[in-house]
Amino acid sequence: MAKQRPSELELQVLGVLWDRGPSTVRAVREAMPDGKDRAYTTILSVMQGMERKGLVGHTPQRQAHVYHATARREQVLEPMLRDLVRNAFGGSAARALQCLLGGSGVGAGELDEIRRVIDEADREQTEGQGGQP
Amino acid sequence: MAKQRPSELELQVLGVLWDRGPSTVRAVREAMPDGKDRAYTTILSVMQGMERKGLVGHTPQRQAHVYHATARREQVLEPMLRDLVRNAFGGSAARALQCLLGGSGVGAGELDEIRRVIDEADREQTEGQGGQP
DNA sequence: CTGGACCTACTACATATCTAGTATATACTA
DNA sequence: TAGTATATACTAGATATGTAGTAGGTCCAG
Repeated sequence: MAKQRPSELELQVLGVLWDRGPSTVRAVREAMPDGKDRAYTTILSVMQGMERKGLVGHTPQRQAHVYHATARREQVLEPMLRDLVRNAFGGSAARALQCLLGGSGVGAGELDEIRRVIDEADREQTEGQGGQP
Repeated sequence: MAKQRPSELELQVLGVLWDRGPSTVRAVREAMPDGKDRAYTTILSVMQGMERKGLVGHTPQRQAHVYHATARREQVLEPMLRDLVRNAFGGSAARALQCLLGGSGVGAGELDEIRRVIDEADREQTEGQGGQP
């Protein structure tokens, strides 16, 4: 049953599903984050493959099947990021963050939000020190 | 000349080269971040392909060729992370960070370092507000 | 009830990725 | 210098990925 790792394209499909909730193939096709225009059947094929892999499921509807992601964002991306940090950043999350912030246009608002995330992680870290399972 | 995107395996090779500096095929093979054991010629083939793509270069040495990355870590990874954030995290760097911290065993030391990175980004952000080119 | 619009299932195929073998050159060792 | 260890170049093939076409079903407008 081990959920397989999504490819680039599959990740985009999941991204759409996570952002907008259960969607039809058509809706996904139109919302692909890279603007690239692909044939309808291309997206359909990919999503059918994803279903075989267990990445998505679907419910037959009147008009068209409605697909949904079977795992939450973090469940899929945490392992991927963990590997990325290990493989490409020599295991340093700080270095990864630096890359994440650098270059990409992170606005001031985002930075505040990011700081909030850090604070939260810090709190959990400190609590964890006490160590309840 | 447009440097192509490295694959998973290629990224690992680059990771080794960035972490340890110019290295032989043998050295890379032994330092691959995922512990997986591969034939010597497997790594060799991959690195030869990377040279064709312009991801690495090499200097013939007495014993064995010494390979080096042709681009710095950030040059390769920033675009990759930018795409990842857009494609999988709905464009939210904060969400990506949350994933980065969650699950992966980020120690307290790392957290401090991370905070330092954030502060720096903040400083640059604020300075940028004033707006010297 | 018929023609178009739209949907899914299935098939096909080019390219990339990962893997490793074979052949051959080179260098150190005894 | 003969033999072994090690390196590279080249080749090969299995699997994954991205792409799209064709066939056939369903539903609604006229």
